[in-house]
Amino acid sequence: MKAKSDVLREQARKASGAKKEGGSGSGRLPRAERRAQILETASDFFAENGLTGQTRMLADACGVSQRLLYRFFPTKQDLVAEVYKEEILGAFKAGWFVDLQNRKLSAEERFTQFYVDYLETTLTRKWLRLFLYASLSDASMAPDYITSIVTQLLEVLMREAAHEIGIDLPDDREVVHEMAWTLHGAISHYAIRRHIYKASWQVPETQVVKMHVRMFLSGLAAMIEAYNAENS
Amino acid sequence: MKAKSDVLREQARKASGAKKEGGSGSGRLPRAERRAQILETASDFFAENGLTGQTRMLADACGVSQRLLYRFFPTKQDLVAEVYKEEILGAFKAGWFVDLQNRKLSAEERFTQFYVDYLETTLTRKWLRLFLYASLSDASMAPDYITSIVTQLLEVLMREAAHEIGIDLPDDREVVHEMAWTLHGAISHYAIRRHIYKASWQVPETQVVKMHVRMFLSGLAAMIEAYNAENS
DNA sequence: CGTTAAAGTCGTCAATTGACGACATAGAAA
DNA sequence: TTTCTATGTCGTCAATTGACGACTTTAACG
Repeated sequence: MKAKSDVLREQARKASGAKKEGGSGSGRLPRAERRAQILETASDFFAENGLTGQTRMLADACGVSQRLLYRFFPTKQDLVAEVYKEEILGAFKAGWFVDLQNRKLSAEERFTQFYVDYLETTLTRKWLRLFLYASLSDASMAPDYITSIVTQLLEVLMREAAHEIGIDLPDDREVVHEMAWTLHGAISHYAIRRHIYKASWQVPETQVVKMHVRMFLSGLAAMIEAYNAENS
Repeated sequence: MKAKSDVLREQARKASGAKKEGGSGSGRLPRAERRAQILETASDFFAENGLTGQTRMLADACGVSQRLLYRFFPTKQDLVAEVYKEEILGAFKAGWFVDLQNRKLSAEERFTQFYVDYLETTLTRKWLRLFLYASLSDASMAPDYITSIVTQLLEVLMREAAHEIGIDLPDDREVVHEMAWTLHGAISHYAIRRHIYKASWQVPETQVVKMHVRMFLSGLAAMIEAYNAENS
């Protein structure tokens, strides 16, 4: 009888390494390439198995001995941290900020285009799972960077929306951010529903994005006016 | 030098068991009570440490020997499943559906009251962490029950909102659900931000809920009309 | 062909971890 | 007080798991 872990490790190997040659890794590689290949495999592996996934299974998925991992990363933590840096922090496009402020297009068009792209590029199954696993493990790995980027995004969204509608924003930036989260949070949660909760999704993605954007742009004025009325 | 795990286990004991007597559990208990106490402690424990948290540390948190856990639950999986059933599935109030349909109050009042309560009762740190850990681990433990409840909730929300505004809902139920998620998802994501991402929150909770509800009620008509226009 | 540094593997260690048999003890009933 | 059963603990086993020293293999270079 095989040990349980051996079976699992073979599954891991088949699941990823079974493309080149007979089945093993892919011959001998120069240091940088092997490192890149390990990181790529590791990002998928940790996304699926959590940050507590075992090094032996990861090694099998890479088609490589477990010992080799430690030739590149001194500890498992270092490997995980590197995956996080590459996959999580590297998933934002600078161009988004430019396109979002291109007033030749309507805000609705810009927001829709942005969120369709954002869903495809960043709010993927892999990104979300890694981000959630990292957020749940107390060791909050550098969330400041993401916080900073998202905050910028929220402010751009609100500035552009307010300009289009022709209304002034409240002075309290925290309130402005919270208003933008009305849109950004709803779409983020849509992605979580699809990728993490495995909800069935019949309605096409583009249509969903359009719904959210239109709802936001139609309701924003009323929301701001209500806020101003209560804080005058 | 102490082993690393011993230090951690003592922390676990202090963190929860340090209320009665000198420090140990709480004397000998009848079977049902001990079982309940273990489940209560376990829900906090797994919420904080993930479903992979170790039985020895949990036992210390309970102020009880590790062996005793296996007198109540044949395997760790059974224990986790029981925690999930109690904490996740038991967090919904039937009264919500009644109150949400009480048309003596405005929809805005009802929705606001409901979501303030929902945030306090269900979307807690503990509930969210357990739910996310369970959702991430492939073993999707009976998500059907939750799906069913939330779907009912979405339909009530849309029915009441449409009645208040005086507008007909689209026939496609999937689309109607997706529209309701605009509100429900945004508030769920607000809870995730606060409890999981540890975002700073300056704006008081009630105000946030009011913002979301008002945004939803103000934008709903436009969203439905846009949908009808595109699908005629 | 021979040398040699880098790439890669084998085997193992110590700590961890789920599970459980054997034993101890409190407290209610006789 | 004695008995007896449910409550509870001790110690241990086998599998797992991060880490690493010692060793082998490949291929670029002279």
